[in-house]
Amino acid sequence: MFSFQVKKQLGEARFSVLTTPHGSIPGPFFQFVATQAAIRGMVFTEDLQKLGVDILLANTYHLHLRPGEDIVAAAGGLHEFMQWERPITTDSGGYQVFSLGTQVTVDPGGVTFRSPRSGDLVRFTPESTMQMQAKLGADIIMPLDVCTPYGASLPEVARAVEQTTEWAKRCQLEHERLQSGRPFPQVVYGIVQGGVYPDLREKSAASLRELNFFGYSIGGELRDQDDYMVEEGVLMTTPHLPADKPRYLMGSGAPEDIVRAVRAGIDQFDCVLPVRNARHGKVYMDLNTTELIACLRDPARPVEPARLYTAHDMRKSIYARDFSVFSPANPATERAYSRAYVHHLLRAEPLSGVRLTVLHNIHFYVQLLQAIRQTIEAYGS
RNA sequence: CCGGCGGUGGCAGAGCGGCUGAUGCGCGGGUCUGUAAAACCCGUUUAGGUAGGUUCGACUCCUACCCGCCGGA
Repeated sequence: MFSFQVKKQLGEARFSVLTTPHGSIPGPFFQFVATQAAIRGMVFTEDLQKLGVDILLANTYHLHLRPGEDIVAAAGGLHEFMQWERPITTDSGGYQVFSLGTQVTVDPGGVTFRSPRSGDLVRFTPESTMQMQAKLGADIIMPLDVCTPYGASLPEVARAVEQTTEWAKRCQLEHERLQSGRPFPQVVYGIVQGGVYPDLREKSAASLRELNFFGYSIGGELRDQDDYMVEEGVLMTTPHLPADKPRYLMGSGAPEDIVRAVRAGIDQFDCVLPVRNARHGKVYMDLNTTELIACLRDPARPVEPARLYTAHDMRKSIYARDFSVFSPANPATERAYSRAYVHHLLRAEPLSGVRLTVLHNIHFYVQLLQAIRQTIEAYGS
């Protein structure tokens, strides 16, 4: 029921097809983040279908806190719960190990969170995340991992790699145990850690390969305010990943990140950026497909954000700039033609204004990924 | 015409006889990457309807006038 195939290759960039029990989707693909089973900003399943979204990512940690995996399971699983018939991925909660910082303690058995909402202690183990994810019923599920912050020391990252690998084994075992008799099978990915240290990335990848996961992710925080090591992190990892398996760069997804990573052989992405930025008033527009094609065909060409697209802050001067923000080609924004209407949405009904910008950015990303695929398919071999 | 209430920054809206205007919105700038984020950070004042009076000192108390809102003729 699951398969992955690389159809064409342009340099290291791959045009692929992933088949799941909930349909086949072309790659490289982008997973919009629906943390709590919904994309923030009043986006509905109907919108996503209209916009051509392929796959969504939800979060085990957040769904465990609310509404709880048992409730989702009782509703018939995530697909039913969300009224979404296409593929879904769930993250394990590993990222919260990093993002919740001081609220989390890691020990060899698992992680203990203090819920920012209630203050309650929540315990996750490799086994329990697999159980929860089995109940949630996404197509692609992730093992519990230790996500290291940018700037973590080598010993620290080495420890995270070791812990992640050991947990990956435990997740694998638990997953196999849980799969029998499921109506819809699931697949697990291995998450490569190792921060910015090539030796650790290699070691992490090598030991995960032995476990033979369906796909492989690149995890860990690879940037901070001043430094940017995403591309380096990808480049030092992909050579150690199997060529015939999906490669998933977790959490990175500015348009330029995507182009660079695709060029390095990544097939799968997720990122909160397009939706969060939209909610905060920043919209992406003017995708330069000519430049995009040039970047994909020439791996040595620098990927410059400013040449690839424009990011416009709606807060600053919605009236000063032209209205191409609201692409008439976008069915979800087709009503957004008149100045009066936009004024109405953004001032009088901020909820609706946010919805509009979120839809716009989703549309932009769908187009971006489509253009990437088309380019690889057209020029690749 | 009578009575009541009120006139504070672009708007809304507090407090106080002195220690230089809280807070919200707006506006300007910034951050955002497996969502503790429709969030957060920084900037945006030398105001007191007008004219007098009391006082060492008034936005704060008093008087008159102007304007607005509510009620009554």
